[in-house]
Amino acid sequence: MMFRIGEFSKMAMTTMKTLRFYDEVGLLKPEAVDGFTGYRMYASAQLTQLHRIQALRQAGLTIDEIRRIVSGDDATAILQQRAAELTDELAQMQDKLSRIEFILKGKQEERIMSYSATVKHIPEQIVYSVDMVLPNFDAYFTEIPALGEKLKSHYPDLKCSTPEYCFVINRDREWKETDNHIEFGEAVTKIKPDFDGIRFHKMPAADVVSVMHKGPYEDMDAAFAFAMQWIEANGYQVADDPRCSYIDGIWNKEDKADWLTEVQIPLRRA
Amino acid sequence: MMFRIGEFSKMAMTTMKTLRFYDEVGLLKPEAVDGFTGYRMYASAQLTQLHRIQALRQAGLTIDEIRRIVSGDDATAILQQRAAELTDELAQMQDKLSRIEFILKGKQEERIMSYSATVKHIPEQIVYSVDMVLPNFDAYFTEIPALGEKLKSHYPDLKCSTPEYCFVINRDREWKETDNHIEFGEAVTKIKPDFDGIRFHKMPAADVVSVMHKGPYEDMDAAFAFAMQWIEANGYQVADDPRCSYIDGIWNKEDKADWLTEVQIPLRRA
DNA sequence: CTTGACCCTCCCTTTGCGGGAGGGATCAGG
DNA sequence: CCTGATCCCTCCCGCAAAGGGAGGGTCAAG
Repeated sequence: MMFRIGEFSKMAMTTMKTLRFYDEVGLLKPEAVDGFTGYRMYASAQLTQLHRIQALRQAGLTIDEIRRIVSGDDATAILQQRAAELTDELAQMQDKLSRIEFILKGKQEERIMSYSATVKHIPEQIVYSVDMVLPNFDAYFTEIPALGEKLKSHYPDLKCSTPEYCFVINRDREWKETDNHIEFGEAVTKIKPDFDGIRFHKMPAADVVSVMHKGPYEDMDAAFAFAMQWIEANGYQVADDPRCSYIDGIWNKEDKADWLTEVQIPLRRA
Repeated sequence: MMFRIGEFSKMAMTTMKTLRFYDEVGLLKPEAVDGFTGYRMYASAQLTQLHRIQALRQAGLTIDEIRRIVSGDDATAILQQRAAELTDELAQMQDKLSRIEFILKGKQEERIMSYSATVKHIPEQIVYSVDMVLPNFDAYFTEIPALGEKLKSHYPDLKCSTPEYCFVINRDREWKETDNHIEFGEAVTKIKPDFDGIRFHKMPAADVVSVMHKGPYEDMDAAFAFAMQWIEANGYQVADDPRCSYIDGIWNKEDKADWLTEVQIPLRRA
């Protein structure tokens, strides 16, 4: 008793397209193929095979995994691996859902929440950095250029990485208006000997949440606040002191409203 | 201040491929393109746009959804719809995981559990059916052919559907060895008037779990047991009396070991 | 003989890029 | 001025698992 593809497809509740595809990829070959017409003929025993394939497909296995199982590979190992991958994907979906819900909540509560947050991995980098205590925001504009001069005269061949990565890490335990203890740093191409408080070292890789802040530095606490809320709402924890990376500022944009800064907070899974 | 694609890609931690792709699909066009060389030039302000795109991508939105959002469509509606779809996918993944775990558990406990289960949707069908009480299995082989004869003489033009769907629904509350109360039925192409206990009606569509049983009918309780365990382990509930659909049997296979029967149990989500 | 149902192969489409070929542009060093 | 070494460009193919359709051959009934 043999069936043509149409009838077999109805018996198995599968499309003909799928059956032809399984034939093509060698997952389920028809029992016989008419040499003249090319018609595929299926035997009822193949219903059992197809049923097994469908069971594994419904369990989320790929065609290739199923092929390996039906040809005798260790099914347990394959299933366990797939289960692990599914668990992983599950976690990712929950992460995505949590992010969407955070955005929706933000839209609902406030109109002008134009920040958005991404997670990124920052690789290890060679940097120099200096600890300093700054009395106010304006001190940035005097201290940092001065530091640049000092470096250039001491190491004339020192080169910054491209793209530039110029950052300030806030080393205060809590928010302060004045006398901020910060660490200023910049990514460079080579390690040099330390001198005069300037330390050359490798900054370890980190996963951070990144929030773009457009506008003057005085408003940046809103970006920090947003990032902190995001971290909490999406099941992360702060893993280290927050940092700012400067992209546009006084050095290339006149208008404070055009300044662009990236707030980065290292994080880990809660 | 403009950047070429390589530097911009490093700043944003995105690949050049992705940037070109976003250009192509109109999601993020470079600020300028050199008319002669074709080089894409990005402005730092585009970092903000890209960052927003990345935030939405990490939240699981498709390119098209993001394009609609950045071009001013109602973000809330799009986000809610995506959240709904993600929730749905989440449920599917959990379903798959549960199925894999069931298979693994089966492999661990017993070696010879060669059954597999699929869920399928059986559409509405026109059938005739008869209630009967059978003293034992062998009665099938006398009662059912007799019924076929009776039908053929009463309605000579009656045709069975292709593919055939010939089933027995177990109407007993519990498992019985003898005197089974069953409903025998077969799918046909047209509704006819009832006669002599034979009722023509539409059998409603149903979602069932399907298990293939190969071998004699006496062993079929193992297939039922497997299906019931599967239903419980995967978070479903039995929604109606179980049925068997006969595929291969005495009428086309001599050896009982070649008989093929499909056990179907209607189910619903627990 | 024709009609409709059935089946075949071949090719294109989907998502979000990644890989690589083949070729031009730019820049530093010799 | 020549030569690499990067950088960048535009095609084109590949992925997973089919779905859709074109163009054409086969089969059974009226």
